[in-house]
Amino acid sequence: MLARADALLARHRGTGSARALPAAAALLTDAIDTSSADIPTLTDIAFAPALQPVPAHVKSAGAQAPGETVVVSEGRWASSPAPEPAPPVEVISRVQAQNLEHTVYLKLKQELDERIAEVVHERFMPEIGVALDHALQKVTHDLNASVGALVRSSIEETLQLQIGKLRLALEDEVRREEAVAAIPSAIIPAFPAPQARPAEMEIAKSFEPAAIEAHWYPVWEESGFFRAGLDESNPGNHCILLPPPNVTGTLHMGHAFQHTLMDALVRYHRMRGYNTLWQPGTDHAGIATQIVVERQLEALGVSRRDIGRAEFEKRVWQWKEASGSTITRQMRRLGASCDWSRERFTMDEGLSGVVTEAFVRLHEEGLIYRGKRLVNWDPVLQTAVSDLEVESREENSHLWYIRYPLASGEGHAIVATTRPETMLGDVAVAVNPEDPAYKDIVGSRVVLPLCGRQVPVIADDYVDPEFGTGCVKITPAHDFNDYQVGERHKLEPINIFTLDARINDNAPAAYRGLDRFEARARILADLEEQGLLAETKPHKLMVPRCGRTDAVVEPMLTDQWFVRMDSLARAGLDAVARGEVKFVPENWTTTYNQWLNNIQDWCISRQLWWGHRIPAWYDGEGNVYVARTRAEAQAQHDQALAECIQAGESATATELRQDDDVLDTWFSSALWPFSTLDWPRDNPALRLYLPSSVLVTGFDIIFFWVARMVMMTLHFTGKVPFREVYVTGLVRDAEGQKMSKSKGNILDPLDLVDGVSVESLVEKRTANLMDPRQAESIARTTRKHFPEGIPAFGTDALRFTFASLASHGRDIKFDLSRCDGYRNFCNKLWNASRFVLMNCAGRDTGVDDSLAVELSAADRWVASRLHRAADDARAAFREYRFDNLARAIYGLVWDEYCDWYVELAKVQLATGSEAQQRGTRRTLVRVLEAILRLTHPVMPFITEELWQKIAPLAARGGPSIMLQRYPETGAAKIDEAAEQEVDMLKRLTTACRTLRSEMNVAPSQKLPLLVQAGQTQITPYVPYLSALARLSEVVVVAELPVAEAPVSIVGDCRLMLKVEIDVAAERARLNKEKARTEAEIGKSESRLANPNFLGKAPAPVVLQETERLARFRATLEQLEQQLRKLA
RNA sequence: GGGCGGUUAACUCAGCGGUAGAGUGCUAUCCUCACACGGUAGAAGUCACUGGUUCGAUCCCAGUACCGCCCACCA
Repeated sequence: MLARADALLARHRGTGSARALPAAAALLTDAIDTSSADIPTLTDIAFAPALQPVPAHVKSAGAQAPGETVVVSEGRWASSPAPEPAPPVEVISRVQAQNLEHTVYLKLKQELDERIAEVVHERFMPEIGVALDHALQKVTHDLNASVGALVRSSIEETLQLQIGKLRLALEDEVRREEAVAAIPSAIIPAFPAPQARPAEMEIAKSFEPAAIEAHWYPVWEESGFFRAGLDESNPGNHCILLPPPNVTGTLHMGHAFQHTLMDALVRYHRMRGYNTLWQPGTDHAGIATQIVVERQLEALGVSRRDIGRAEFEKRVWQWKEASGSTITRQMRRLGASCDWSRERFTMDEGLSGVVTEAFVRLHEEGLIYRGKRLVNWDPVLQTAVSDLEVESREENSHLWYIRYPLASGEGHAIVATTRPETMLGDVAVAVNPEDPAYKDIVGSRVVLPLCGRQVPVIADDYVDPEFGTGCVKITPAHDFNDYQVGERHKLEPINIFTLDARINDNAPAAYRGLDRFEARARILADLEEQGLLAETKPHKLMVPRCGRTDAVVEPMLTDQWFVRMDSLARAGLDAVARGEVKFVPENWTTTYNQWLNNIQDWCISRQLWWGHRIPAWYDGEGNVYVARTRAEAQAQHDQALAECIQAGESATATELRQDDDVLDTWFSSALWPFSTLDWPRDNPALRLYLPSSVLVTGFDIIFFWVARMVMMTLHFTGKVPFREVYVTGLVRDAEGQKMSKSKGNILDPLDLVDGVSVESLVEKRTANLMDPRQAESIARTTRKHFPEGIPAFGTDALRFTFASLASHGRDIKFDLSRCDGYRNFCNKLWNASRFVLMNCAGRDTGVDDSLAVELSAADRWVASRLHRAADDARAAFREYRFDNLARAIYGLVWDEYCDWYVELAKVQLATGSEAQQRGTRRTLVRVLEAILRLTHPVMPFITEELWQKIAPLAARGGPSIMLQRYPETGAAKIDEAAEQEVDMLKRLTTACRTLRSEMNVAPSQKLPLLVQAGQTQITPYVPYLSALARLSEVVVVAELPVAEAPVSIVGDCRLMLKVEIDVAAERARLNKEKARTEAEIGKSESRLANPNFLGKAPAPVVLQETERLARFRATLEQLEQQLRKLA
């Protein structure tokens, strides 16, 4: 039993390996199932005869918070789960029989609490039971007074707590077990169990992404392809910091979008041979995470204060362990090529060390200070929050006009206020010095209603005579503006609120203990009754609420830690002004500058339990010692003490107590660019990857994070954290609404990858709503928008969609139909590859250079187009224009390679010479192979799968496409002549097809074509034209016959399709064409007739216009000729 | 109050001084041996409005209207 217990304890201390969990959990369950018989009752314990001495470590349990579960094992402390014991009714009654004095009772209670907690685990640790017995025995022996009903309830309370905690522990255990069971292995936790992939060379008729994704990601990761490049001789390096998501969070559309872009950038630079690092990690997200865990506790009827700080922290860590990998698993599903071996967590030992180091240094430099200031206070969480975490919303309220009688007894001043309850803390009434209405009363005193205090009437510019009555009450302790007025006039603030925003003892007795909202109602009623409420007007005002809890934020005078911002902000502004950090799009620079120019000191302390504890210690006299460790603080204290004694002052040594507060989450985030690179230790990664290349993020955290990283990184390392900041738009729903849980319009990116039924979608959207009443309407709109649920698009299609939507300076309305289109695109690429494999696998693809290869204009054309696309792609990456990247790829693959080249290649393969066929296969294969490399950064999975099959045909190959070079650009490969030739062919083909279509010729019917060519050499086009336009023959004639057949004009060629026509219809068609041409001619002529145009427009523009006119005129003539023939 | 965006085809968006483009949708037609998640052809726009600059404005400038966001905030 002991061994089992130790195993459990070891795990709870975090020393057990993840793999050991299921086994240990099984042990626990086992123990619970079978061992209820050997759980001792309290009776057994309290009156057991054992009399062994209490071990020293058991005594120290008194330092634990009441109700803390404590287990002793080998001198170490750890909380532990255990089953629920039966309530010890007999014990209570027997103890009750005793008589006990109050102080003694307290001592007993405390000890009992501890003992009861221990007893619960007694079956693991018999010796504890023994120690406990002894303690109880001793207590019983010492006491001869009885314990009253108080004791009974106290014991019951303790037991309840214990029971609650045990239930928690058990549930947690089960959850963890499930979570672990769901993870097949540590390295590939992200994908469903791999399905069988199609065998080599066999290729499915359509693209099925799931198996391919599940296969390739683990291969890449296990092969170490994501690892940071650390070659210091490599001149190129590219680093992206992952904005660390909340460790307990899940991936949302915004993440998926940004991660897609980051991954594309990293893969692109990796393929270009750069040293690359995509630094992943997660954030402990202080408030957010604490709230989640508190809610869990709440559901079980326990508060964090009940279980104590240490236990609470442990629970958060457990929650982190259990859910912390969710988001990284999801990232893997999206193909993120982060260097997972470098994954960091802001509360890691290393990063925590950096946090302490940074804090201490800033403090030493005088940039961190502690002081009593008015801060934004969340009375629900009971912590300070920073300005940025406060979100103001307009709400309907009232403006109340209150009479303040003059102390002289004659008349009164009327103040207008939106917060009457704060009047209890008024210290003055203020008017504008220029306001004639109040000139006389400045300097006199008024009587504060309900309080009876007299306060002065002061004059201050802050008061706007036009608003309200032009007379303002001044409450420095509860309003930021009033605080400043108070400082100017040396008025002592009167705080009237407790930390949970109830009226405190500084206020008249009648209001004490009232909640601020109750107090408002009571005060208004009382004022009304006394005839002091002059007027009530409806009024809209901005109510500040906490971004996390939605509680109305209260300005509160408290002791807090601050970072002095002026010098840091100036450095941050300078770095951007010098261009060391660039924003893309540029206009975000303005936002950044504006914020830094108006910045206030940053309140970094939070009265929370989850976060980096502030490295400051206090002695008994309240002196503060900021130090890296307790020992260092102790040394400072000792020295100060010695100095005092030396100076002949009296001083006593006291035990140091660490500051209870933790740091704002964003403090550690601000250090992310160098803390993740193991600063301050010099190492290759730090040398190579600071500054990083680009930060990809949304504008919403420019203030929270971007600006602070710039300031901190500059301060500590002298370098900027990143050279560019690419600010993406926000992903919104199809109606342009921000996606949020409460709106019920969230989409899980993985649902787009895997597909989801409408039922599960509704379930997901309506689960755990803050306001369950919304469930019905959310369900309704969801069913309306997704009547069929969402089909599986696959990761590549989703990524391509994100890329195509990533234009600059615009939010993204996420439109599912785009996914549809790009899923189809994947299929197109897949089938083009299938075609190439069918025609080239096992055939001569021109790998052997000694054999003759003949390349047609079509072959040269497609190669030329490929190089243009590669140019465009590189430009797109350079400018972060992923939409352009997507367009370039899409157009190349679909419009050029598939629609034209593959069709032309079919002709060449069917009719060409051996050398031509060889050239065709070579081109088919090589261009496709390059297309795959070109596309890989955006669509990693499908390109890898296809490349593995295609590359060998192009005499390439390797373990992965991601290690191949990105296609090179090269003006040499641009072939203008071939492009013109194919362009002509395309126009001829389209003209024929249009004629066919307009004449309603069945696709299966082949027709002869007569061509009257001008200068154009038509012969080379004939085979292609015949196939593409389904012609039975092409006859070149000197003059088209006078026949009743449709004619089309392309350049200097006239095409006649030999088909019987309706003369009237054909005339109508030609007339329509003629009208269009004449309109163009008209526009062109008037332009060219304008002397100003001829005189001022640049020559090439004039030339272009002249040529255009000539072309139209030629066409017009042909059309007229044809019309005459039909006459 | 200060600042930043947006307004282009039915929808979602590119273009940003010189012939209005894409995807989706729509119409017609075709299961032609890579692909019906497809082929072919087609219809569809006074580029919000008003002025200005210019030989020329969807594009530049100014203003108006509407939509959206950020910051600050008058009690």
